[in-house]
Amino acid sequence: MSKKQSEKSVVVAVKANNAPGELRKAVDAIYVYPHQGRLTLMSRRAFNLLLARAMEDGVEKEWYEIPISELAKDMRFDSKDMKHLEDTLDAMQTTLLKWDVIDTQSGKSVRVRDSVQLLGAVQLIGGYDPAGPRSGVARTVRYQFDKRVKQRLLVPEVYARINLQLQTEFSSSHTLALYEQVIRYRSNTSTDGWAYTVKLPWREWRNLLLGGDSTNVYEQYKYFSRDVLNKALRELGQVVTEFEFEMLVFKTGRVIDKLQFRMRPKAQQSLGLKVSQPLIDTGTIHNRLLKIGLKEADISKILDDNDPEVVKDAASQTEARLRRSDLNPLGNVTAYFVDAMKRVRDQIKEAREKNQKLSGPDQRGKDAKADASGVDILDPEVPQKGRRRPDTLSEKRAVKEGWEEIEDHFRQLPKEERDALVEQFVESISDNAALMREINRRGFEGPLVRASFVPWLKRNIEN
DNA sequence: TTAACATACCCGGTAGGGTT
DNA sequence: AACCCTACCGGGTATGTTAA
Repeated sequence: MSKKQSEKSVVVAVKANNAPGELRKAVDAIYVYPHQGRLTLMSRRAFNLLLARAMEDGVEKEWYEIPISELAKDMRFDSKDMKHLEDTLDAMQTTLLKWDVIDTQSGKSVRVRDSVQLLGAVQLIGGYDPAGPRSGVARTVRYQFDKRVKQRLLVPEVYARINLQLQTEFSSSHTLALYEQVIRYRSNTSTDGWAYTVKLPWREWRNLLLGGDSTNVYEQYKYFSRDVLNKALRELGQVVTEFEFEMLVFKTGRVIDKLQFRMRPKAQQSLGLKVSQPLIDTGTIHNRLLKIGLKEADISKILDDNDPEVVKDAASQTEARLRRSDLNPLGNVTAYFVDAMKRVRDQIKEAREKNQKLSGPDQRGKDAKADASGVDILDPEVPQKGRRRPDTLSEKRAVKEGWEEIEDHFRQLPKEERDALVEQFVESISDNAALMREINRRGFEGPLVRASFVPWLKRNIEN
C-alpha cells in the first residue's frame, strides 16, 4: 500500500459502521449465476447478444432467430470453427441460472430462489451443402428463452445497459461479469452521484464473477481480491473510460465481510459541461470509430465537428456495412463513413423540412411529465446495431416540435455562448434534484433533460 | 489509582514472485 | 485459471511505562 498509490483509487476501504453506501435505500437485488456449469467469456457474450436480439424482436415472441455468422461476428468470435460456437450454445442449454431475489428492506432479507435454464431451446436450422467441407453445420440459430428469464432479463433496465460493443473488449469473463453486475444498478443513483450495487458477502461476489458455483475455489479473500477483483476492476476502468468504478469493502472487525461496487460518469467532475465535448459519452463512440478503422486524429475532428447523433448513426451504418460479407470489402472505410454521415444529415434535414410546419404550441409541461415516467428511454449507451428503428417515441416528438432545429441552432453558437447558456440552464434547474441527477448521469441526451432543456433554449434564444 | 502514552506482537491484508 | 510462498505493512490489542 505504500508505493502503489495509483492503484488505491480503485479500492475504497470502508469501516463497517459509517459506510456512505449504507445510507442507500435497498433496491431489489436480482442476481444470477449458473448453478451448474460455468459462464465462460464466450457464453456470456453470446447470451447478451441473444438477449439483445430478442429484445429487438419483441418480448412476446416465442422463437427468435439469428444467423450464426452474424452472431459470431457480433461476439467477435474470430475462429472459423463454428462447431465450437454451436457447442457453446449447447452448453448454455445445460447451464442453470440460479436466481436469488433478495429483498433487503427494513433490515430483513427475504430470499426467493428460482432456477432455470440459461437458454430455453435451441435449434440449428439449415446447413451448408452436405458435400461441402463443413457439412451439417447449421447456419441459423433458433432459440427460446424460458418465461422467467424473459421476465427478469428482457426488461430495458437490464438488457439496455449492456453495451454490446463494449462487451467484446473485455478479455476476461470476470470483467464482463463485473460490468454486467455494476451496470445493472446504473440507475440506482444516490444523492452523492454514485450508482451503487447491492452489498453482498464477498463470497457471493465470487460466485457472480466467476460465473458459477465456486464454493471450492478462492476460499481466501486475498487471492480472490488480487487475481479476480483487482484485475477485473483494472480492466473495467481501462475499457469503460467514461465511467469510474470503485469497490467498497465492509469489514466486521478485521475480516472482510461484504463488498459493494459503485460507478459514476466521469463527466461528473466537469459539470461545467464543455458542450463541444458533446453531451453524450464520447468514449463509446470513440472506441467504435477506432474499431471501424478511423484514425485517431480524424476521430477527434469528426467528434468536434458533428452532431454526436449523426456520428452514431453513421457508425452504425458503417459497422453494418463492414459486416456484410455478401458485398465486396470496403476500399476506403473513412470515405464510406464520411459519406454515411452525409446521408444521415440529409435524412435528418428531410425529416425536418417535412415536419417544419407542424411545430405546434408549446407543450413543455406535459411532455416533461410524459418523459419522466416514460420507460422507453433511448439509451445513448447502446449501439443501435443493424436495422435500428429510427422512429422511437421521443425522436418522433422531437421532430414534431422542431427540437432538432433548436439544438442545431444551439450547436452553431460560439462556444462561450453555449457554455453560458448551459450554465444558466443548470442554474435555473438547480433545485430540481431529479433533473440534476439525470444530467450527471447521462448528460443532455436523455429525454428527460432534453424535454426541459430544449424548450428552455427555445424561450431563451428567441428573445 | 488512573489516564495517557509507548511498545510489541498478532492478524488479516497486499504485492510480487512463483508453480501447476 | 487457481493457487502457493514470502516479504511486508498497518491496525488492533494487550501489555508496559510514565506522569498527574
